[in-house]
Amino acid sequence: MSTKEEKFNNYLRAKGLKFTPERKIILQEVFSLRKHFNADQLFEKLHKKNRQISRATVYRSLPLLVESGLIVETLRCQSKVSYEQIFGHKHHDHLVCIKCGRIIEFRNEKIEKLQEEVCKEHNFKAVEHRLGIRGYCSRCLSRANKKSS
Amino acid sequence: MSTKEEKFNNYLRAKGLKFTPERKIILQEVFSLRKHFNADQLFEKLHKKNRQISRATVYRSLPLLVESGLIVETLRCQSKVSYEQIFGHKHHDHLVCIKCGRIIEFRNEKIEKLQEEVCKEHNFKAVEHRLGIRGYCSRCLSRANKKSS
DNA sequence: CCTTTGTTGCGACTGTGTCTCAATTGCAAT
DNA sequence: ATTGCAATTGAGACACAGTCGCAACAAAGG
Ligand SMILES: [Mn+2]
Ligand SMILES: [Mn+2]
Ligand SMILES: [Zn+2]
Ligand SMILES: [Zn+2]
Repeated sequence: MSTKEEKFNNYLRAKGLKFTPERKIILQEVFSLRKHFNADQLFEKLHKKNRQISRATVYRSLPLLVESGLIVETLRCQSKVSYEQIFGHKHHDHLVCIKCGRIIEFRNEKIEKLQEEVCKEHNFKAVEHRLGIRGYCSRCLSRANKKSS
Repeated sequence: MSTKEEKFNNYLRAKGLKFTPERKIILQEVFSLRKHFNADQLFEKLHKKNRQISRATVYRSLPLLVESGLIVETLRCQSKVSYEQIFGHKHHDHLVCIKCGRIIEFRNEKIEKLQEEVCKEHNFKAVEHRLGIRGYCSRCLSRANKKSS
């Protein structure tokens, strides 16, 4: 279980599904994309590269990639579900600039630990979590300062 | 600025908007509803009570209530935006059971503080944040245990 | 009373995401 | 290699939350 292809294949086989050429291409493309992407961005990218894969197939494949543990659903940007790779990346949370859209990733062990404690207190078995902090990034703040001075 | 009516009215006036009868009714209904609700639930409730308020008006009013600081957009449950009151309630985060849908609210000061630190490190000015932990609640876990024994 | 500006309801529209279905493919057993 | 069969695909229709355009309406001020 070292490469992403193997991992995806194993997942599919275990569920009686097939590692089709379409799924192979989608897998490749997902991992050549920038970190945060959504279904239609992926579809567009494939379309431009003349890989004839239907929109339905793209939409159908993403949940499989999530289930197999290769990608994860992250933020919802303006009503679109956004994904990012987790194979080879470790978990992190996000700061999202509501002015320029910049996404800053961070990881804070203490917060992660405290979440575990909260779950224990409530006898809750966590599967995943998402922490998103929305506000203004440093660039947007300094630009705002320059203007007002 | 004590009652929610005053707060909403102040917000509206300040923006040159009006505290219309429809908005008054919507405000009342929002605060008589259970904590987490979405736009169409609110519309249905009003409809059943024979308050003739159009769907568009409901959808147009919710962002105003958010802007005025009376409610907040929380989780997105199955592609629907979900809101909850914050006037008279303090901020908290959520444990969401992916089996039964139960929502458990919690507040952890340490996590809140650590988030502030993270923001400071990145020169990020937070406006709001959302932490949602998805998993299995105590009830669903104990039911699963009973079955397997 | 008249004008201005915001508001409402209605229904048409948009955009994500899902589903149906006939045709095709992959795969394993003959 | 051939067959049988479930899984898969593409195309387009569909579902549905949310938005928009517009004409009629209401509040407020002169
Ligand atoms: Mn990320
Ligand atoms: Mn809550
Ligand atoms: Zn920014
Ligand atoms: Zn539960």
